[in-house]
Amino acid sequence: MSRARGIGYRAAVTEPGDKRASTIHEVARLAGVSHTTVSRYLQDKNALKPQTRIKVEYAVKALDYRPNLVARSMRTRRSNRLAIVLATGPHFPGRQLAAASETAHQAGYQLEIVSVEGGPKARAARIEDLARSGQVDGILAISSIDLKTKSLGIPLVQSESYDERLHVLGKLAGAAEIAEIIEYLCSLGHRRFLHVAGDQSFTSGRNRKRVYLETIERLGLESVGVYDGDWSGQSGVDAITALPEDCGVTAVVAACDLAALGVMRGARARGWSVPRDLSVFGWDDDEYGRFALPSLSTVAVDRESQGRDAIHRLLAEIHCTPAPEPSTRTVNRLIHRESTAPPPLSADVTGADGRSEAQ
Amino acid sequence: MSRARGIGYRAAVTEPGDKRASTIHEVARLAGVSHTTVSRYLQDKNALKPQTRIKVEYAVKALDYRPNLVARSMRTRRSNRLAIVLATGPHFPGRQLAAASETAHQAGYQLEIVSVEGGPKARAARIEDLARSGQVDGILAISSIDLKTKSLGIPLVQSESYDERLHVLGKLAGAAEIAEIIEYLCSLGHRRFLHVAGDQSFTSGRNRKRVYLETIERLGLESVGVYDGDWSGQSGVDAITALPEDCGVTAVVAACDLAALGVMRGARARGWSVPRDLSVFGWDDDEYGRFALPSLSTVAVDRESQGRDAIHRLLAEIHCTPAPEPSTRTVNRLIHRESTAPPPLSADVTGADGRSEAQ
DNA sequence: CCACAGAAGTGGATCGATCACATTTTAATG
DNA sequence: CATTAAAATGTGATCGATCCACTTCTGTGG
Repeated sequence: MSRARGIGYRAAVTEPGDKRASTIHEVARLAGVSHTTVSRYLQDKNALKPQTRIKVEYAVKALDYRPNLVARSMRTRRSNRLAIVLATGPHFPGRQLAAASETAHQAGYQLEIVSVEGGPKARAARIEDLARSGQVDGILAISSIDLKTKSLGIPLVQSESYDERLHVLGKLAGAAEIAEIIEYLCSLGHRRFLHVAGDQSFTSGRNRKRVYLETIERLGLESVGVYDGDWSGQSGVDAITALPEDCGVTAVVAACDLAALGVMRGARARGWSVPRDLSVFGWDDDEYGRFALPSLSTVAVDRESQGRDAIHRLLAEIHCTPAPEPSTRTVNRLIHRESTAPPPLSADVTGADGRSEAQ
Repeated sequence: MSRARGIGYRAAVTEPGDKRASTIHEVARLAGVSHTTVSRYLQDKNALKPQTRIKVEYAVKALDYRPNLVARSMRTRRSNRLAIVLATGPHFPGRQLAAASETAHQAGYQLEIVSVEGGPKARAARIEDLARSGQVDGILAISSIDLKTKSLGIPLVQSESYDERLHVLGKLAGAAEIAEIIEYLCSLGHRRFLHVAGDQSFTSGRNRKRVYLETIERLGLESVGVYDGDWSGQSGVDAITALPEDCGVTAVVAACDLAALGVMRGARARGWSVPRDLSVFGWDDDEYGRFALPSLSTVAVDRESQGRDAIHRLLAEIHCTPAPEPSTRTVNRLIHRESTAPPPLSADVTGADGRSEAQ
């Protein structure tokens, strides 16, 4: 043992990392078996006679052998690796990725995150390269991509926190909670609303806007319009700044927490108090929302489920099994905090037909 | 649901382009040259006679050929890929990664992000596997790792936003701005301070705490103590809640923006107004800080430089060139917003020796 | 003791690229 | 036009694993 250590130490000092990794043949020679036997050992340790297995086991340990995965995947045409391609940007879906990574890991896959600068066509190009390179067994694409080719040779799942994944969940397209929010605010007495929308190039941004408009219509409420934002805090500020003084809005539904925070700041600048004069709802349950003043009502998103579901769908495609049903449908839920309250009494007067409906 | 299933099935099974990806030999045959010539074309298009080049070019295009990178890297023992290993957790350094990815890209490398659940030894194990697998040319490790082996066979750079990278920058270890903050607050008239520290298992958390204590001492100021937090918003709330009523603290230096936000919330709960009664400084320049009420004074961190520098250092190791000097030293800067102001006059009275110093 | 089935082990082909070296073609020169 | 160096191209080996088709063990029943 001390000898092995000494050798290792010297190798590290005199020739740092110059020692080539040992191959399956060297293991075989040391164990006194053929390379095929070692290969069998690697794939199924029980396929060998116990006596043989011990010899191989010893040699593997003595040489600190690790299979060259490049060589392996060249022969097997499988890499046991998945890639997830996403756009660079301010929103890094860390929790989804952590869950995705763990899920992949449990299934014996490594998850590789590839972030691509550039637009949909840059991502598409990267995806095509990746698919044909033989380096991954499947690809998960977040954000929209602009693919020309139909067949990549490996499964591609377009699944995302913001996009198509939600589309399969039903008509409300992952924005169902917007309806809940409005119904809740309505039950508090609010009648005039404003929506600060997210980037309309995101499906989720479009969906939330659509559901907002539908729900306002369905419940016979009023909307002073939709401010087309870009998920930023500034868009929230701007949305409020742009309102006329006598607009009568008492509740704002923002597409995300950051925009909601901007709305609260914009309101303060105009001398409107949240929630006394204006109720604000966000979406994301980002941690800072709990500590904002006032704390932010929001929609808690089960990011872990999103990540898990995405990987499960990709694995299903790879193994040609039917897609599992996603679990996220039930988990998003409203969180009520300080930023929402009943509207001021004066608002009912200002709001059209406020009185009669109050009956 | 049935639709989703159908799509998945079709994509995986009855894939239209059932053909296997074309190889260099097929390209060669179509172009009427040898496979070596095609290989040459791939490496340097100008090494060929124009006439030949055109033939190969045509064949490549016709077959939509893309080299099998697995086979290539098997022969060359290079993958042109870098891995960055980080711990799963709430802090996902998205902007650093984006910059790192772009930098790697420009140097002809792909950057692969590997997030590992588990502690330092789990990460170390993953790093060893990765290094020996032949799949990457170099590894960047974020967060602390617990490596036994000295020699991995490929370069490893332990560079991080939170840790050792900053250590090479000098004695102040990347927390120099803490001194600046305190000096600034001192110049406004503050004399009694509180530090809400970050997780002490992070080098940056330890450094900020150390520099805080050193600076308080050096300037002859007072500290009511250090609250050992964990980067969370709640730790900020708790730090304030734990203060005695008559502590006389007028300025809080938090280790991160989220904790600072918690401090502001905790102050509000006790009826202290920020910044009138209490000044608060954060660190990170997270976007929500700009929209908080009051907006948060903080330290802007050049995350892009951090990412770039890390990759540059790794590339230098790989190419055996001297390490470039990092550029981040000068870029972190203080951002003054609404959460800092001179202390209330009463504070000077409450503070020990306040009167005599006021003269 | 032999035949024989099934398990265990072996040698060599193979994946798709690059590389070293051999060979052919081209261009320059006297 | 012959000579020759340089440039362009071709041939076959190679990387390190798995897989295929054999061969060699091992144990059992007649």
